[in-house]
Amino acid sequence: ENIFDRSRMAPKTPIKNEPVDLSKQKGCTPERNPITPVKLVDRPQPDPWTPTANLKMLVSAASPDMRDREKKKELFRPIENSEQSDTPDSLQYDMVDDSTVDEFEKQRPSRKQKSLGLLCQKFLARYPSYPLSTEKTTISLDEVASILGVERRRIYDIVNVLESLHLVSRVAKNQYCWHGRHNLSQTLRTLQEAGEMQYGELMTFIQHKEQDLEYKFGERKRETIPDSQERPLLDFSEPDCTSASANSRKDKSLRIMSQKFVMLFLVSKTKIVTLDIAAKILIEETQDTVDHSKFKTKVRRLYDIANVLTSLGLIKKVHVTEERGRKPAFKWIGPVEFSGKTDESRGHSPTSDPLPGARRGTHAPYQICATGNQKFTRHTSFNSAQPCEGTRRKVNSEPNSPRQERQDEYCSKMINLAAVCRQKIEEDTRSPSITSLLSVPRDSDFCVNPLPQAVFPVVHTDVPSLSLPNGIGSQAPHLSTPAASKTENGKATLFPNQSFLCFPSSSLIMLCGGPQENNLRETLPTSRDMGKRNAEAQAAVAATVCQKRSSHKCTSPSLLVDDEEPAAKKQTVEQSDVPLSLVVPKKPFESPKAESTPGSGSASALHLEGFHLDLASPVAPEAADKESTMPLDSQGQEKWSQNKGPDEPSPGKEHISKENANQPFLPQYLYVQPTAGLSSFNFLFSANQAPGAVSLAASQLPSLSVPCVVVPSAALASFPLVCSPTVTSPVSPVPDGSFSAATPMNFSMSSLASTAPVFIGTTAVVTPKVSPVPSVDPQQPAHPPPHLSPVLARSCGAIKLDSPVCVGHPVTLLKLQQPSSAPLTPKSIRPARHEAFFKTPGSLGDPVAWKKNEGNQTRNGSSVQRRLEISSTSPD
DNA sequence: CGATCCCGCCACATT
DNA sequence: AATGTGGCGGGATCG
Repeated sequence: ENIFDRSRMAPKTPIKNEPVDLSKQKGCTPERNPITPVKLVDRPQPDPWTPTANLKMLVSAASPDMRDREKKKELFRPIENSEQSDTPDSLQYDMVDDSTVDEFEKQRPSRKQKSLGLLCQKFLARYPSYPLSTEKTTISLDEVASILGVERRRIYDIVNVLESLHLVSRVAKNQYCWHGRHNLSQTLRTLQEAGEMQYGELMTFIQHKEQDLEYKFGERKRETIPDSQERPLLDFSEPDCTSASANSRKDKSLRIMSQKFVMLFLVSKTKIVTLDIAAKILIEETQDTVDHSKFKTKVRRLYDIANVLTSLGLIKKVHVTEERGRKPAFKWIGPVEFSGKTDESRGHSPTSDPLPGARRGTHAPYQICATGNQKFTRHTSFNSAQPCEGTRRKVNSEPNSPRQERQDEYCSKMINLAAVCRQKIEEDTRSPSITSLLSVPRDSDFCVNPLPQAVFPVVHTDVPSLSLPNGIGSQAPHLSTPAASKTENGKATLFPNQSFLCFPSSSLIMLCGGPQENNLRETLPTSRDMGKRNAEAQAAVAATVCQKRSSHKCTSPSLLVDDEEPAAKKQTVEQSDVPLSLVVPKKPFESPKAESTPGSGSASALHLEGFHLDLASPVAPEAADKESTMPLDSQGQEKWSQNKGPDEPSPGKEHISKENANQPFLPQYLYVQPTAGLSSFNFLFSANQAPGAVSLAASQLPSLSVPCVVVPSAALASFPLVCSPTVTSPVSPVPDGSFSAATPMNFSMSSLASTAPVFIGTTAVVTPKVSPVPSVDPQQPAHPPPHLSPVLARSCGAIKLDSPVCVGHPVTLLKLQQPSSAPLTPKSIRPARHEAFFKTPGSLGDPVAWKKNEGNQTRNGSSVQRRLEISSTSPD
């Protein structure tokens, strides 16, 4: 039978077994073997390992799976028959093989030979660790799969993990681009930072207390961490961000998991992470119940990831023996110190500035709350406790806040928090509108820190500076109250001077510029890989979720600002893949015209790039490259700032922004959803000045220049930010109005109120409390937002919005939406539930509502990626 | 028998 | 509808 089959089918079985066996087992057929080797030679050989690698490959190729026998045949025949491929021969061979096979079968390729780790090594062997920047290697999944002799599914497993570390990026269907390890350290640094935010405390705790706590935590963790899962995770990862569309998908959990897993190592002091702990931490479930099955599945996935990471030489398997016994674990053997230094952020404003940027405005042109690296918060879950870094810092800065001291406390807090959160969530659920949340004191409960109410995003603009420097929370409350006008009305009351932004707590970045201020430019992170998908949506979702939950929890965990890898940047820039970004697709330069609003003088260009924000878009690329390593460090910022000045000069790029400065007073805001390239960040830009700034190149992103503040969403997660445009002071005022300024913006964040939408208004302030605001209804068009409107995106132009809401000042918000962005919308908010997360953006947002309000959002699927939307939700 | 984890079904997304 | 992606978990192997 076999024989017959062979003639046709034969390839399969025989092949599988044979090759392998032959090579190995019997010395026997050396003669024949020779043949195979030959063939192998041709191919790129992945296997560094052994001479037999080739054989293995063949074997694998032959592997049963091969769907295409034909292909197999092709492969083999040549090999086998290098001499001849005649069938007859083949038969003979086959025969032979068979015999061999039997033997072999016994030995048959053991599982190990087919392990993912081995496969990954083969895969990696095909590409240079440090490819020349010039050459871009594209990877065809089908091709690789056939070469390595595995099903494509397996390749996905590998690629997804590699992608999480930015070693590759998805370019298109079936196509990935190999980047190599150039950016690995940057990525790791970013992950480390993000990890510290998310898991730092937890890990510390765990490691310190060991199991006891762990276990406790185990349960709690989920909760505490839940957010993370919610979405944001590391978006940074996604440089590409693929459009929103991507997001909707179930996010690639493998990718996210991979990043989280790596984070755990980076955060861990011992650099050893046991599988069970990792699984517990990574289990998203908010739910308490941890099913065993779920745990099991998680562990399985972790093995998959671990295999790839092991192949990369980043971790190795070890065992830790604990009381309970020996537990499987992995030890990080990769780089621990990254060139960059994370510290910078810390160093950044060690002092009490709540928001580094804000105060420092002087220095930093822009204020970025959190640069890519910086964290505002530790972990989302912590948010409640510590709203943002700034806050935290404050706290810390305060007389004593030794971290460690606090740990225990922290832990307990966390635990409590979790409980509270849960509760809250439930409540929230009930409560229709966000408002309740906002207004509700409950939040306070959560606040471990002094963030009192934090709740609301609303800030008074009145306050001269919104900045919340310190007490973010504290101030906020007042503000909000007074302001009280609701947004609902459709407009919030705006005060002439003030501008506000309300965001959903979810992460976002806001940029606000005083009228005169300078602008900040930022690049939004775009996904590096354009091709890829993105996680953005997630972020959005997360946001929503958060909101629901009362945001406290929500954390978006991960937002990383990612790195900016130079390469990545390039790509982004070049490609413009970036979906989200406002960035001009290619280079800013090119898009001079992009700028849309002409009038706005002050506009600066905004690029969204992968992770950075570049101030000057044009410049950005360059800068980025230079700095690649530096994320948004202060340094970077400074540079940028410097650049700015220069930038302006550099017209080409700037073109867009060009002048900026002069614009009338209208503030404009650009809101970018996280999904967009930024992973978790939302950006808001207010350009008072330069409304025009926002221009979008058609699909591409326009660059905008605006003074802004960037906050990591995660950090913010719960915090709403408010900026008052007016405030800004141009730090570096460039005479020409160039960007220089990064004026500091003021903004306040309320930590908790994640739910609360953020409002940005030029003048007016919204009061969160006012219940109205919260109204979620998407449907209520009117109110939505006072401000935010969607704008969007069109291909090109910038859209300006007047904010309906805004009284007096028109405000424009641009939101980049990614597909997912929708979540932010009011509706989305409501829905916010888990479900929501998973839903596609579209589902979340209500288009209708939006449309009504704005009239247009561009929300098409297609454009999803690049759209800018305005979030009107504010109220909600 | 627990640790690993291959394999591939199948749902969902994209084309 | 076809094809690309990737979640997921049964159950085979390994140790």
